[in-house]
Amino acid sequence: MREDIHTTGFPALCASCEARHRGICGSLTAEQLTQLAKASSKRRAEQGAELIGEAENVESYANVLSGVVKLTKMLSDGRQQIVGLQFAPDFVGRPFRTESTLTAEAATDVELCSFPRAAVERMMVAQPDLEHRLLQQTLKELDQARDWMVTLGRKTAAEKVASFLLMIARNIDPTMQPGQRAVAFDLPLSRAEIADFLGLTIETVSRQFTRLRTEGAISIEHNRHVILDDIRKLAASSGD
Amino acid sequence: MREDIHTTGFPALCASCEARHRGICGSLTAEQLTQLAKASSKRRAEQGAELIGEAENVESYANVLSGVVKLTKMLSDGRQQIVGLQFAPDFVGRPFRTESTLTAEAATDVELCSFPRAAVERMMVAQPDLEHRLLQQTLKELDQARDWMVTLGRKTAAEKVASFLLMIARNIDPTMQPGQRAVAFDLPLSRAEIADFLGLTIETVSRQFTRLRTEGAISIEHNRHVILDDIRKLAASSGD
DNA sequence: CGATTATTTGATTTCGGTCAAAGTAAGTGG
DNA sequence: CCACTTACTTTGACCGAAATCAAATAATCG
Repeated sequence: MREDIHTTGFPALCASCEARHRGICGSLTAEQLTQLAKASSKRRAEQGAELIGEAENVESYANVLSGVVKLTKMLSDGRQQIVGLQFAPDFVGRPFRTESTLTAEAATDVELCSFPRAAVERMMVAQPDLEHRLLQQTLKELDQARDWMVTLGRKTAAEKVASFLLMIARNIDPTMQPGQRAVAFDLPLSRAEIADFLGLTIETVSRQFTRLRTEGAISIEHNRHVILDDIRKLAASSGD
Repeated sequence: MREDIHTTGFPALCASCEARHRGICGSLTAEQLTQLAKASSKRRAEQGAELIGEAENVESYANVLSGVVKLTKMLSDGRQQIVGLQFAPDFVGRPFRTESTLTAEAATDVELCSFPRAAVERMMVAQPDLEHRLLQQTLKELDQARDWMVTLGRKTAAEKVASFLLMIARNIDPTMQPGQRAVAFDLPLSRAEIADFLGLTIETVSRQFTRLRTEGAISIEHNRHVILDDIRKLAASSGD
């Protein structure tokens, strides 16, 4: 076996993985990646599957390879709030805590690359750069959470829905600009989930969609497929 | 000079500092602490002073030594939302970003231990444990932000105010339990700030305080001084 | 003590919630 | 392929919690 296979090659599992570049695995050497890959497994979960339950013991972490994972919290009487959406190549899991403080659920069908908790924690000690990536990811999530706090606390229903559509669209196409032509995508969430994300009811979300449709800002096909026809108008009515 | 002064002694500045134990400085060796202390300075800021402005260049980080720092975000039309409160010995600053995405302001008179950005970043490379502490702090803030998203999105005005009082009280006395006797403290925020924290108006906050007072759950003296007379009742009406 | 600012209280309005029903899409099995 | 079920979404009528508008009262400070 040639030497450079050891140093430059990396596991087949990782070859086409986004996390290898933009995610936390980018901090690992080929050797470390090989080691981690040995303990990790690619798995699928279908829409609605619960990945981690609130107050459950966490025994593994995962990277999202495709699809969307929603993070939710629930009050004792059943009121629910989505507190985060994880897209590829985001990391899912709460380091340094055995017990989860939220529920992670597959919002769409998802592919995950799952690692045992112990393997990640071992590697974190050996490779400070991994912890650095994790810090970057956590800071990104904190920024997003704080942006969303403004939306939840201070925006009207109309602004919340517009902000939501723009946020999803920006995740599909990060280069999206106010002036550009229409952007189309499938919503990863049902109306009920959008309501739980925005702190609204299903009915209010639906009415706001109808209003945006009437005003020509968006079109909707088959409930889930949305076309943002007028991104500028949408941005103007998003509040910030 | 004796050898053990180098290894066990630490700067006078740090002697009584909480951050030395519970904050990020706990990750540093006596030598590193001495080095960082050389570049850092203890400073005061009085109530209302802006510590970092939104979109401003960040040239320093700081530990809160006493008092409360509020982190706010503002929409273009002036609506404001408080997205975080930092108590001693919390760290204030957004690593790896030169531009701040929020405003940090002294909610009360505060004492800060301020370090130049470059010094912290240099030390972060040399001492992975510092980055570890920073990750812990960031994860704590993320957990808090997500808890607060539930409050903002799904709780009623009454529940929001009760949750706020309990959150502040728990910061004064972390051991606080539902059954215990009254807890008293000075609110670090005005009614207007509490409203900006809870996504409410001043009037609604005031009315909820009045209601809690009428029900015997709390007493208020001189506007700012609050006594939680019935913590159990307060907890029961906080929603979670 | 007067002036200024913060807080409370009251009257009224409004946005979003609730309750109810109708419409739509997607799947299932005959 | 089509009736039938089931789940999701939209629409309508009405209600209520919190916002807004407007004073009055209390606290703070020079």
